Amino acid sequence: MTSEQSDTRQKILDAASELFYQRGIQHVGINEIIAISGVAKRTLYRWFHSKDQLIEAVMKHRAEQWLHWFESAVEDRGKTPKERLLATFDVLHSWYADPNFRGCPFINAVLEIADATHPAHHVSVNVRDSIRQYVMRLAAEAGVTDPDAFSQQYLLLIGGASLVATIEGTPSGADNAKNVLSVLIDANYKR
Amino acid sequence: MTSEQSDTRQKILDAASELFYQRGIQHVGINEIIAISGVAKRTLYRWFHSKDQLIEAVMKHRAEQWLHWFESAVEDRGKTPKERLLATFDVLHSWYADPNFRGCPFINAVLEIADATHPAHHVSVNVRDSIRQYVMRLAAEAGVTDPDAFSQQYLLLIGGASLVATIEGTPSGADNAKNVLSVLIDANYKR
DNA sequence: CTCCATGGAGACAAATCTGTCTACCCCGTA
DNA sequence: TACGGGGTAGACAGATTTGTCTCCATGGAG
Repeated sequence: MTSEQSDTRQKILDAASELFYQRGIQHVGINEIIAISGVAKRTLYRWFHSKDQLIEAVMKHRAEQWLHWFESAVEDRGKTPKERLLATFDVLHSWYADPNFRGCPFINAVLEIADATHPAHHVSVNVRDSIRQYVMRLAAEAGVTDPDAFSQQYLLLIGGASLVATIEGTPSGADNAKNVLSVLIDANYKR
Repeated sequence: MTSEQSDTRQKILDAASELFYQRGIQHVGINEIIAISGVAKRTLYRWFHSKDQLIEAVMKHRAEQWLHWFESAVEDRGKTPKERLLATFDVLHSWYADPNFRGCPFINAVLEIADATHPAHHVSVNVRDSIRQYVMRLAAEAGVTDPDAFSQQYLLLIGGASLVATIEGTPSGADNAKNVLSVLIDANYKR
């Protein structure tokens, strides 16, 4: 896994990433990607054997980026574990409110590609699991009684909030989720 | 709005509905729909001007069916409003556990069709609103302090549970959602 | 100087897919 | 009996998409 990837490869990845996200993976053709990235079709196919492989690479790249962004944004906003748990939905709120927000790319990918065996599906499952483990760790540090169950409840909230943002087009789901979360945390202390 | 629709039209609608759901709207061609429904292409286009119009009709039909099924299943399982609120997630659990379950068709439609102006998008928004109003009514009857806020929190849970069922492939999200819901109901009484 | 890997430009094959059009059939009814 | 609405069958136009292939340019290594 050479960390020193080609510049051309990166240009393709960036263009594809942006196009896939803004307009939907299925609705973006190879021709468009090469037009935006300013790369020849022959070149694209030298780096990626097929569109599916390109999709996979884009999603893996996005997953790394996103998780890093999310966790560091959360750590900037909260000091104690409990603060950080609640801050996650402030971070998400700002994401949902961004004018370029077009839904959670990982949820989008799963539902846009019906096939559950597609590599992009696994990437999304992994992202969800990474989030769950991160939350579980915070919950354990915060002294929540059952961090595992708590983290699964958390996944409901983040999924629900993302869906509201995508379908209704409003970040308000994040606020509601934050309220529910604080109720859940309280309920898991005094028991 | 003649309720006495043609038999042929209904056959097309049924075949399209099933195919769209099982394999994804975008991945089903007109030719497949006419093959399954045993109808000539000319006939399909006499009843539906375009594929988009067929999609719209299918989604509207599914929305009616689903809401009716959901509400009556809930009313079968619970007597009091509070019981019914909790029973919603038992009903959803049985839905998610069905071997033919392929995700919530309304969420699928929105994310599969990137275009937010597509009629199918509106259908999905309407379904969510119908659910919200139904829950809000139950919550009011159950004596919850703020039924409106409660119903929005509920939407998070049902969305989250559906997502878990679709992505992870397990109905367990419904159980977690039910637990969260009961915590929420309690929190909204004593305040 | 000569390879050869990397890249650009774009024609082209092959497969889809939507929607139209022709030609014909059946059946109830005026 | 003649007509017209609804139906079947399927060829076909037109557009689009992925992936291959040819031809050419450049620039660094041996």
